[in-house]
Amino acid sequence: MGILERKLRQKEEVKNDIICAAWNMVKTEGWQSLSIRKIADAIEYSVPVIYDHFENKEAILLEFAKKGFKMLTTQMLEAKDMHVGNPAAQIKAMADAYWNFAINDIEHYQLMFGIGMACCEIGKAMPEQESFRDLMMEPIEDLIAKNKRTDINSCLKYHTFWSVMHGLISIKIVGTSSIINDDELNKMVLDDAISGFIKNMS
Amino acid sequence: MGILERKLRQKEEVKNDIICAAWNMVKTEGWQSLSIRKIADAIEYSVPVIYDHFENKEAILLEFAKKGFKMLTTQMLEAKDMHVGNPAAQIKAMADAYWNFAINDIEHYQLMFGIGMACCEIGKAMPEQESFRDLMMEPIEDLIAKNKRTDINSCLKYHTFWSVMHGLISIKIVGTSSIINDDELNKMVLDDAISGFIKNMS
DNA sequence: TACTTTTGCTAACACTGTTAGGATAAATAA
DNA sequence: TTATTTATCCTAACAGTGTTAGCAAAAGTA
Repeated sequence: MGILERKLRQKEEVKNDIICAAWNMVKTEGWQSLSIRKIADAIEYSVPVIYDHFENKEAILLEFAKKGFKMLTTQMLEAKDMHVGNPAAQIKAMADAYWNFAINDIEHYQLMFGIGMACCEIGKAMPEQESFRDLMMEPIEDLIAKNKRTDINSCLKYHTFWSVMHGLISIKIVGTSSIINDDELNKMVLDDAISGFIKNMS
Repeated sequence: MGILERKLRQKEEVKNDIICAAWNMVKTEGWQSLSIRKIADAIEYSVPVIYDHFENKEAILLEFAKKGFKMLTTQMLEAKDMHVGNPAAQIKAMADAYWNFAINDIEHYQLMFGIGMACCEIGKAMPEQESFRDLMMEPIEDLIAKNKRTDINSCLKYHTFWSVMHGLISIKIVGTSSIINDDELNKMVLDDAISGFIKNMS
């Protein structure tokens, strides 16, 4: 009896509709104006149906946050794989990938790190965040090993790297001033910071 | 007739009560649970009275954001004045001041840069923000001049500095993981990043 | 056909920011 | 002192928000 399977498939479809509707709203109107009632309207179901698929609103946000971390990790892994054996180039490429992800997918990035919005407890998205850290730490450790700099703490360097990246992006996202939104300058800052970061490890 | 003056004074007192009540709530329960109704309850007035003193909720937030920028600027100016003639030491001291302000006054910092909350349009707090930039740019320009590095763009370096600082802090504030909240490591990252930043300008 | 389960709705609860309109108190004018 | 105006302040509502209890109808099973 494939009835059960059809039902499961249909249920999954509704869940997918919820996610799609939510994402469309976020993309056009921002996280601020995402509401359960509007989602229900968009999928042409009543409000409680949404609670059959998600425990609460936060669970919907968490879904997007997890997806965001996966996308970021994938894109950074791609960048890394293009420069095997050259950790410095890997770091540079991964910084660019990070930057591009954040700029092209501001809504995901905003949610993942709670920029200008009440974010879900991103601690719950931790597994995804950890794989990002592991990925980023590898070329840093490689570079340290390559330069025989046993005095350098890789964990510390990873945090520094992340801080520059995240600071630059979140200032850009939250800021409205013309200076801050000069993407050419921002790219220069990024390049300068990362090249300085690499130089300090050689 | 001092009646008018007394009335103005009393009105100012109520406004002050609103600010105090709001701040107490934020300090004990966070920005998330600050509401007009709770403020009204705390000051023992009805809700609309608050709208006699503030146009809306955002105006209350803006008040705190401005105050935050003033406090930050004051504390950084103090740090700067303790190392006149030594731009590198000034930068280091100002970084520490920035860090200390953010850590001891998380609520102000959160609001000023919209970390984990829907912030007011901080563009409106711009005058206060500009004086912060001017203050921070001076020692950077001094250091560049001192080291005769005419190839270095001070504006770019200022952004780099700010990005590291802000990134480090906002990751710490939004994060819940144990690693991220290891203040000793964070301080090490800060020191390392700033010393690298200074080294790159010599 | 009768019973059970699933599905999805209406309507409510407890909140939020914001405002219209009226009542009371205070200051001024007759 | 009384009447009138003005400032003060509150009640009650509007339009939202997330969330859930409870019921009606549809679908599947005995």
